[in-house]
Amino acid sequence: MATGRTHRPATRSRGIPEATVARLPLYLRALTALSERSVPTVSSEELAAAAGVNSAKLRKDFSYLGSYGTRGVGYDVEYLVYQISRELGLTQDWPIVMVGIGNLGAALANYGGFASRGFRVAALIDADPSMVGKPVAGIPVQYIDDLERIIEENGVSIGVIATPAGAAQQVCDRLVAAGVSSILNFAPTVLSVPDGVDVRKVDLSIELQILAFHEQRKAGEDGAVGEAGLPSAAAVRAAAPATAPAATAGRKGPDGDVPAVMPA
Amino acid sequence: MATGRTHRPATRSRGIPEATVARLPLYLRALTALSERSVPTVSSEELAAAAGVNSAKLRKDFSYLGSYGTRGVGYDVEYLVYQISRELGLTQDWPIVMVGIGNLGAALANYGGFASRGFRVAALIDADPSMVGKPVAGIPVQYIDDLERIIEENGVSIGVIATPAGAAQQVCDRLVAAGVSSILNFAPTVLSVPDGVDVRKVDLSIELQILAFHEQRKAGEDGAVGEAGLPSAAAVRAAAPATAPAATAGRKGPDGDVPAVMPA
DNA sequence: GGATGTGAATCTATTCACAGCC
DNA sequence: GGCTGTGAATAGATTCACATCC
Repeated sequence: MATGRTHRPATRSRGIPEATVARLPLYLRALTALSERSVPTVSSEELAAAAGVNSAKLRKDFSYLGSYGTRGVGYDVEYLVYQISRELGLTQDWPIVMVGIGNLGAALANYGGFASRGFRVAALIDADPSMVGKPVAGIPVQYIDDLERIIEENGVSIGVIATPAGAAQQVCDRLVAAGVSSILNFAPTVLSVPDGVDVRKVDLSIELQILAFHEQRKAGEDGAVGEAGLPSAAAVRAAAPATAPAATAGRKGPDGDVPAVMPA
Repeated sequence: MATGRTHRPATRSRGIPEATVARLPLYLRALTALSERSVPTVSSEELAAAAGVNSAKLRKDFSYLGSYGTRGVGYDVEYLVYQISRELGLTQDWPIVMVGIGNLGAALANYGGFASRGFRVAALIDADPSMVGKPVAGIPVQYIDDLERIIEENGVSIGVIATPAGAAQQVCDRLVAAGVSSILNFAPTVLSVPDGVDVRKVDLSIELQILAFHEQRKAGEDGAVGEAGLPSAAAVRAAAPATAPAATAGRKGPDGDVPAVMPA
């Protein structure tokens, strides 16, 4: 789900597969929970269950980091927490800026999980002058004109974009020009960035659409919902309107004369 | 990034690869934009650029849906919009419930992108009695006790969880028991669900951690940031503190005696 | 005995490159 | 000539199964 231009595995990085990297935070969270309960060691089986993956995958993932377990015993929780934190770069402090302090931006700023792991909200930035100075999550909002200065002064290399779609690319360009090289984009837009800049995107509407796809499948298969599939009340209900293709229902755009042809 | 139990491709579904499904919403968005500008046809090259993928991938993706293009010409925009909408199940209306109307939940409820494509917020639900009745995004919040009734009455099969982590599994269980079979989870927790239920998760902190991993790599590689990599100001700055591993900085949990060993 | 670590096998996804059609 | 559609080739991720070590 990472977007942006390809992001080369950096010349000869000790190539940890992207899929593995994406799971490390999951392991870390599970390990942190164990650590807080003072659990000293954990097996791949247990940890995998806590992280919601299977144990073979977890062991393979860890094998890319090195041999941090003990055969016949398992993994030392504290040790692994540290190793994964270090691998992810969380042993250092990452100042971030968030641009676009509307509903979503404000919610994100208030979201504790942000600050909890090495990330520090260095500044909140908005283009609306009436927002400027207002504290959100205890941090006063600053004006967009100061973006470059703020990034420079705080040594920010990670930016979060929570602006409306229309403003996102422009904000992105300014962030990149000012030295930001990793961007988390909440605006429903494809950002184009130069090589060397990473973009990840989070898109609520896309996630829902993917769910709808599978949901439709479940309903469409009627009785035959794979195996052990719930013929859930909701699925059965959903099956009904499946024959009423009101072409692009609910979209605002032009949807008048849409062809109603069968698929190949 | 889909989680939850495996979700079998449903017996003999006209197997569209998961990776393709995940890109369909992207194509749809790009196409909708073209449609609004009344662009009649588009080539794979152009559309791919707009969606941020390469054209070979796009053509392959479309080939799973059928042959909807015209050689030498391209794709008919309106036609494709309809075909993809239908494939994703967006030609029907999906009532959703959102549970947990805190900062994030309220922001999501207000987020236009939700309602814009076949999704309709049927109800907002919270466990805080003082929230009940308050309108959020024009919809009065309802009490958690009514969850089952609300789902039943509205024929809801998709639920959004935006509660604190501690409450998420419990809410999830109730949603599933009431007939919901697709869940979008914003709580930073692994949800366990029975077979046949799909869970997708969106985790802000995980996305940042993945960015931090790559960011660290860029900084660590010093001059050799792959090729064409910006030796950006921020990257150079970030390189400095890389030698100060203050073990799990900023974490709230126990982080006293963390081993400081080199990796294998 | 018990659990890790890892080659080999499998499955999935991406990319290539070109035949086929407009 | 231009662009789609798709087999074949390649790359990447997951799973299997077992040798290895505590």
